[in-house]
Amino acid sequence: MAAAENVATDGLAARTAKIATTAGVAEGTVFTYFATKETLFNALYVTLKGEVGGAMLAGFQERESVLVGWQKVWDSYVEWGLCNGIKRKALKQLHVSACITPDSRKAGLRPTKSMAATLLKDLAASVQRPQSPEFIAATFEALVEVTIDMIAKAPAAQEYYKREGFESFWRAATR
Amino acid sequence: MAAAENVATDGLAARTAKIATTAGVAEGTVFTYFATKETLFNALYVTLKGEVGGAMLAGFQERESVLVGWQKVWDSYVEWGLCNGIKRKALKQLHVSACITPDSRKAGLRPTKSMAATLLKDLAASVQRPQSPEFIAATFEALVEVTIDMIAKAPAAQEYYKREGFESFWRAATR
Amino acid sequence: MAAAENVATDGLAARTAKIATTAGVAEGTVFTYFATKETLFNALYVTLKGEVGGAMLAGFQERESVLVGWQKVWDSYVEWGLCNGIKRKALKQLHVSACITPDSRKAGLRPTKSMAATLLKDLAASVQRPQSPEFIAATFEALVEVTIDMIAKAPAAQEYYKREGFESFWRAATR
Amino acid sequence: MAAAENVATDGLAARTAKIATTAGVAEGTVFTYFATKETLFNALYVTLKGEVGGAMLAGFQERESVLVGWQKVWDSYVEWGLCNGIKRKALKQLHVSACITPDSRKAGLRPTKSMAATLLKDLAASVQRPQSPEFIAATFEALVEVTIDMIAKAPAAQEYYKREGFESFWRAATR
DNA sequence: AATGAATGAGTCTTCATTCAT
DNA sequence: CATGAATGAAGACTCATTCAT
Repeated sequence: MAAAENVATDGLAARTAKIATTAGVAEGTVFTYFATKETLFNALYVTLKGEVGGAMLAGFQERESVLVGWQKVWDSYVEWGLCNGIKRKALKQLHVSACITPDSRKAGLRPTKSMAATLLKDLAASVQRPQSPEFIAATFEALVEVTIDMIAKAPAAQEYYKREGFESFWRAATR
Repeated sequence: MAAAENVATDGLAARTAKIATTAGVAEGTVFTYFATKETLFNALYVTLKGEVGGAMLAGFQERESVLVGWQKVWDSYVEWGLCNGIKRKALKQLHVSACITPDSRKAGLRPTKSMAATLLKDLAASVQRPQSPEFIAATFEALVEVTIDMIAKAPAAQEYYKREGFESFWRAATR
Repeated sequence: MAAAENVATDGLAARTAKIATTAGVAEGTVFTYFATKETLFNALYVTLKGEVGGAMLAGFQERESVLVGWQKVWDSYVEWGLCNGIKRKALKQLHVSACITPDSRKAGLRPTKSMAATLLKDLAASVQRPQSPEFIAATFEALVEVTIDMIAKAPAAQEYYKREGFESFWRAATR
Repeated sequence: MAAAENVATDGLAARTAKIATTAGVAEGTVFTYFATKETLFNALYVTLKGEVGGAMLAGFQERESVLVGWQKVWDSYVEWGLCNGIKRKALKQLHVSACITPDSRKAGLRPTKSMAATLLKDLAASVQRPQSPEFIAATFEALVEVTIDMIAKAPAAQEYYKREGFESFWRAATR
């Protein structure tokens, strides 16, 4: 969605008129599709979550083992983030925003729900004294984001950080 | 600063009139102290960064070894975060906001600059093949935040997550 | 333009909300057409200058001789001033105001530029030791304004002052 | 009065805080002497009118004949205007302003009232078919102002315009 | 009498939203 | 359905004025 660009730059303050222009439609047309600006933002949030989720799922299909599954998903996330800087920035803004409803947050998780369950179950089965799934999931997300930020600042070190980042996560998660 | 409360709830959309009321002064009085709303937010950002920084520094004084130094700082951060939920939320909002200037961001780091340098140097000296300081610092911050979020959701598990979180970080950082 | 009424009464202090009401539109609509209040005032200035200029030009077309040319222009100015008391007052306020840009002032002179040149050239050609054109032009304007003020205070004496005023100007200008 | 400077620059929009600073006193002190901003402006108006009036009166004392009387007054006005550009500009702004009360306008004329009466009576006595005193007075004022403006733009031509201006006025007024 | 911080009414301007075309 | 001019509620900011010191 074209709105991502504006949200990335201006956050919630992105003006509907500008969003409309970016999307190549007239000012009023936005409201043919979204009742309010908040509706638009919620839809954008769910869409973007769907995009990252889709990328991760694609990587997830190719898994061969537990560790490789996590790694494929990690790599897919990192690559999506690097190729979609603007969308990622928009998503970050939306994520902290109060205007995203609980329903949208739940909807945002839906695409990856079963994948996440599988990954976490498999991980728990393969380590001793596993940590709580929520904690692992949150750790995963936090560290991928850190990794993408590092690579964004030093693109030459992409492969290094992608690997290093994942290994850090794996150590953190598996003890 | 009283504005934290409003920023925590409403982000950048916090109304100056409301901030004034919260602070117990008249609407116009806000502008006796801050030229613009953005100035106020930048000042708030630096102040809050100073608070977390101060808390961490206090812990840092008590260190005995490298590991214990990191742990004291970790614990201080977590405790500050738990005791200052509103300020922490405000800080999160400000951190992602475009209205915080590079100068303010730099000023925000100032209080902990030398502590951070010491911690990172000591860590690098005590492990083999240390990771980049930036990566370690970012990992630290990301994982404390995750930890605080976990505890906020399950206060009973405070001690568990505080320990578990730090150990995750330590494994991630030390390889 | 409807704003003239408000400017005549309140000068630069005329409130945009009131101007909008006078114009029969909503408060915000003003800013669809003029980016700022100052833009509006500048546009009003140029428009009003155009109106007086147009009136003078109409009189100028009917000239037969140098003296009659000046007289027709004088009469047109006086009549416009008498019929458009409010616009004239607004113009006076705008004229002394610091918010009218040099560009607008230049634009205000444009409509009468060539007429003024012709009148001044013809006058210079028909008298001995002519005075400087700027001085004559300024004298003209000053004395028409005095004349209009006199007539406004004593409407019965309109014809008397219109004639008397012009003759005073003519004596002043021709020596 | 120090306020003249601010009024010259900013007109009625001159801020009381700035006026206070210019006058070298504290913000609130202004209101020890003037109940309101309008009161201050009215007082300033009367004071400034008194100053020009005083200058003209000084010239008036030295008169020897009717014509010379007018000329001395003219010269005094022109010189005051040239030496007091800022005060003159302030006076112009105040003159067109709606906040100057009829009382203040009357008070402004007081110092020169009897002088004006004498000059006008003498003029009327020495010419045939004299014009109305109001018209002559207004013509005088309008043309001195034009003259001062001309000299301000071309200071080298001071003596020329002072003479030329007065002669224009004299021709205009005496027919 | 002087100060200047505090006040809050007032104003410009923005922008999500509507609706006639 | 699309358009974009018009709307008007909302909000940041200004500044004359007050008043405790």
